[in-house]
Amino acid sequence: MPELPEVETTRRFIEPVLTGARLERVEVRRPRTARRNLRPEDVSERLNGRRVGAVKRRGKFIISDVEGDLTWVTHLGMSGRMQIAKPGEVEAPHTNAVFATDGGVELRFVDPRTFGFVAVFTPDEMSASGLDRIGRDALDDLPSVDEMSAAFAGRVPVVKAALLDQRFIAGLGNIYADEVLHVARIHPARTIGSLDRDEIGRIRNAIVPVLQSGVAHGGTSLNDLAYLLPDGRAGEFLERLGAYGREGEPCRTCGTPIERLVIAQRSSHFCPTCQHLAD
DNA sequence: AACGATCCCTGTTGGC
DNA sequence: TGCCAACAGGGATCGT
Repeated sequence: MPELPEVETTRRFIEPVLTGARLERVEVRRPRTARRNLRPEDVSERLNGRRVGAVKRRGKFIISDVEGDLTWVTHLGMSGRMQIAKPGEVEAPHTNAVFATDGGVELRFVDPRTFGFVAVFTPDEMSASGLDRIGRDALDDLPSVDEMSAAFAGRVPVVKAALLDQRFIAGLGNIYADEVLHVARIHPARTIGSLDRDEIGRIRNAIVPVLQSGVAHGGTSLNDLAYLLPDGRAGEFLERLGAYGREGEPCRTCGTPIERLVIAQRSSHFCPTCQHLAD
């Protein structure tokens, strides 16, 4: 599932293809993919013929500057990926949008479950979209322990839900939230108000190394359907996961079988020994 | 206001 | 073997 490391890996691949390039042909094949625009056809009409500037990322959003004061926003959702192809190459199923550049490259947005989207916003639309209210980036702009302590104080939600909430820290999804809590030795069902400063520090200090490791290995590819790198390769972080998807397998630290519980409406994987619930 | 629950979508998986 | 319900999940939205 695309989370920050998968999105950042994707961004690094498409940046050299897009930055400075002119979009010569933009097609949205599936209207739902452009649903964040008032008119789905705005995506192709606004991008066609325009030059792309910087390709940035915030949380799980890829945000590109486009000439004409436009912002091109891409979210991979849960099954989306960007594919770098040459015109004429056979298209993968569920190629929901195509962006052809003057560099002779086609960027293809493939997204079977259509939770992802592409959008092109004017400055006013960008403000109205709420995308600028997304939280601090988990990799580039992580809040300090003091800031996290202040934000967590007296709050009710379980820590797993808090880490998934993109309004505070943006970029963690279900896989990396489980990995962070495993490294930090915190049970996912702990309420954030119950965490002491040392525990919040352990969580805070696990986030960047876990995400950096994910980026270094090209992200996590769970199966054939899921995320692939833009060149078609699979990410290799799967084999390095310590908790996610390892139910029944031994904890790499203590050997206790990893357990799975549904917490905050998401399957959560943890070591009952390293991540005990009681203090 | 805060927070939990529900929905969207479709390929894959597991049970019978 | 074949069928079908359950499952996966990010984020918007709804209800309490």
